[in-house]
Amino acid sequence: MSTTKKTDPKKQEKKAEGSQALQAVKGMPDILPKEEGWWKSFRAAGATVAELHDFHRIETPILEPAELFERGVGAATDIVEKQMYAFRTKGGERVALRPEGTAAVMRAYFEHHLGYFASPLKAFYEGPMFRYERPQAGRDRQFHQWGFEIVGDGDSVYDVEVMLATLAIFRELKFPAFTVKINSMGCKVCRASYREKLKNYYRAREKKLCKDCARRLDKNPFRLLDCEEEDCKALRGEAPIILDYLCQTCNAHFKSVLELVEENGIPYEPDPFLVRGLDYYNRTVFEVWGVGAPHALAGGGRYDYLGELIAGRAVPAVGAAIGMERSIAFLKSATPPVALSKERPRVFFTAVGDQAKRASLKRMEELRRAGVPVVEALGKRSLKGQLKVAGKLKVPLALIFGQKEMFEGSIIMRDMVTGAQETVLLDRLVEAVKQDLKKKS
RNA sequence: GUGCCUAUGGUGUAAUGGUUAACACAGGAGUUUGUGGAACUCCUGAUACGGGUUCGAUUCCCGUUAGGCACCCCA
Repeated sequence: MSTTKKTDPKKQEKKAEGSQALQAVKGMPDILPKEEGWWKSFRAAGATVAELHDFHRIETPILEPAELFERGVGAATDIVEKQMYAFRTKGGERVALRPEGTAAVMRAYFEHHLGYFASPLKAFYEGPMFRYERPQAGRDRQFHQWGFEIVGDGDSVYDVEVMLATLAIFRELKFPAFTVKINSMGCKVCRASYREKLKNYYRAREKKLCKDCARRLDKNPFRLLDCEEEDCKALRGEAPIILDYLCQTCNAHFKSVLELVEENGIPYEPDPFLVRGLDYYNRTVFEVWGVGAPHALAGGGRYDYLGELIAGRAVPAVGAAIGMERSIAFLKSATPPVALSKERPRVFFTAVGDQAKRASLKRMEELRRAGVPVVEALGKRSLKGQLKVAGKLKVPLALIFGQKEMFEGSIIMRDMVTGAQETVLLDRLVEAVKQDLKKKS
């Protein structure tokens, strides 16, 4: 029996309140204010790229019919089978938190006849996705993706356009180094025949396979290609690769994609073992890897069959999604750290004395209405304390408003770098501040 | 979902089966009445949660929770 513990007044107090501290749901992290800069930069880069490439925002709900993903992504895929947040609503509908964005875009495409408005449709989306997995670095249960989709055209130029848009975001963010892994998964016809070839190859060598591979040989033979076990790796060397089994049209498409990739100076490496975990992909598949990053930062490919799966109508389409958390983590880990766009200069407002403090809200509001970001620490009594905060925040210009100034109808402008001060009339404040900040930016 | 590892103030670390759990940074107050960055003083603040072993647990054991790593999978 722990007597000290139970008589500890502090602990008893905590217990008495009966409030167990609540935590965020596992794998669903808070994104805190200190992260704002990174996310802002990412979104700004995305918006710029979207505009330059003529992609337009589409926002679909976080909740969709569970069936959308079962049909689209594939009921047998891990994403749907094991990782999907699916549940029934009070009304009995089976819905799911979206595990990815593409299927919903296609759903909207059919539902709103978006094909009539543009051919092809070029859309982008951004938002949280949900997968029930064991959290790990770079893998959360709620995470954010930025995606580009081009729906309605099967031309290989669009495969590459999607890659270019994706990479443009990375370039805009000044990513240190990245490379694109590319492969083709063929079409229904040639993929199926390759699958058989692959199965036959491995079945003949089944005894040498690791336990996992033996198990997934029938269900998902493509996966054997990226097994890390030594024996399996050795077998891979002799294994048939899909490129040798592509049908003529798939082969021509792939060749064309590679040529365009080359011509556009995209850093790439063909990877015959690249396979994607979603059923709807065909032909081009690719992943963007930050050099030295532990995971792919973005992934995508062509999905000409998705329309058929969810709406019974084949519409060629291609897309990619960027993992935002992963990309931001990679940016942070880059050495030297990537400098992001700097904030526009702000002004720090200090007030001394109750009357001045009361009057200062109005003054700050004037500045803000004129488009000047204003920072303050009015909760602190002393001017010293307030200026200390200004210094810490590296605000270039401080305003000092005390009793004296209030009665004079003036205010002091202090340059926080040089320490130079000048007194201006309140009537001229907005103008003077704007002018000064302009000089400083 | 499986296996392994981890858990001390806001952050980064220290220590111990036994007085009051230490240090740095951050935060707060102050060092002449209205002027930041330095220095100094003081203050706030922690053994994740729940059990067990023990005279005594922050330390040892178990469970839970969270995080990390690998698998699985993927952005």
